[in-house]
Amino acid sequence: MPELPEVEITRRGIAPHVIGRRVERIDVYDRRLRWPVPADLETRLRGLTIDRVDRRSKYLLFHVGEAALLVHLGMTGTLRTWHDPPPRKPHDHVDITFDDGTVLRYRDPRRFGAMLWVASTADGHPLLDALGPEPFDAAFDADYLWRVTRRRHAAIKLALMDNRVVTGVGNIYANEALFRAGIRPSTPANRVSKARLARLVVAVRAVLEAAIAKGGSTLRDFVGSDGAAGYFQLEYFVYARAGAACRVCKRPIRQSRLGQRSSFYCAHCQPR
DNA sequence: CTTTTGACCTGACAGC
DNA sequence: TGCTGTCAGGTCAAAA
Repeated sequence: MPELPEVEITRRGIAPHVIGRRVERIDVYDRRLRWPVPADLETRLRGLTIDRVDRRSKYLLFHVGEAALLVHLGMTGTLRTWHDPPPRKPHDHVDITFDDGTVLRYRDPRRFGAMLWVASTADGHPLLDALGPEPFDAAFDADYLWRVTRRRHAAIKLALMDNRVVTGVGNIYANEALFRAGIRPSTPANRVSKARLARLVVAVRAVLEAAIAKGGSTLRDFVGSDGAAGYFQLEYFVYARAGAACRVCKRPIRQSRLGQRSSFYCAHCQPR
C-alpha cells in the first residue's frame, strides 16, 4: 500500500507523539513479518528514548542513540498512536508503549512489512545501503536519470520503480508521474530524451508533494497515524481508471502490464 | 551488469 | 452459500 507519501504522512503523524519518549514495554504478538521480528528486540529497545524519526525510501527509522528501530509497512501496514488503545484486533502484531502511556501499534494483514534492529546507523544496513537518491534530493535530476538509464532497455516505469534509481516511487505514483510528464510507461528507459527526463523529475516531485498534501491515498486500508484516511486517490489521472475518460483529452485510459504490475496511461497524452 | 520470474501472505471481489 | 480464480500499495532472491 504505502508509497513515499503514505510513509511520510505516517512519519509526520507519529513523530510528535514518540520523540523524547522512553520505551517502557514492547509486546510482539506475531513475529512472522517479512523477516522475523528479532527475538532480542524487546531487550534492546526497552528503556531507550526516541531521538528522531526519519524516513529513508519507504522505511521509517526510529533513532535511539547510535541504533535505530527500522519499520517497513509492506503493502498493508499501518502505524497508529493511541492514548488509550482499543482491544487488539487480528493483524495487530506489535505494540510499543511509552513512558507517558502512548501506544504505537503496528498492524499489517499481509505481513509483507518488517520490523528490524539497526545496530549502528553510521555503519549502514543491507536494506538501506543500495538505495538511490530520494526524489526530493538535488542529486535526483535529469542528468542523473539520463546517466543511470543508459544501459536500461526495460520500460521507463520499471526504472522509476527501482529503488536503486530513485526511492519511494511505487506503482500508483509511477503511473501518475508518467502521465504528468507525458511519457508512455512502456517506453524503453534509454530512449527517453533528457528533456523528457527533466519533465519526469518535476512530475515525480509534484505528484508526491500533492499526495502528501492530501494525506496520501486510501484505497483499501491505509490510514494515517491518527486513523484518518487520505484523499489523493480522488485526484488520480490514470491509476485504476482503465476505460474511464482521460481527465485531459477525454479518450479512454488504457491498462497494460509491465513487470507483473498494472500500468495505466492515456495513449493520446502519453504518445510513443 | 540487466531482466524476468516466483515467492511471501491475507482479503476482497467477480463469476460460476 | 460455497468454491475458484484474480487482483492488490512492496521488494527480495534466484535464474536467465
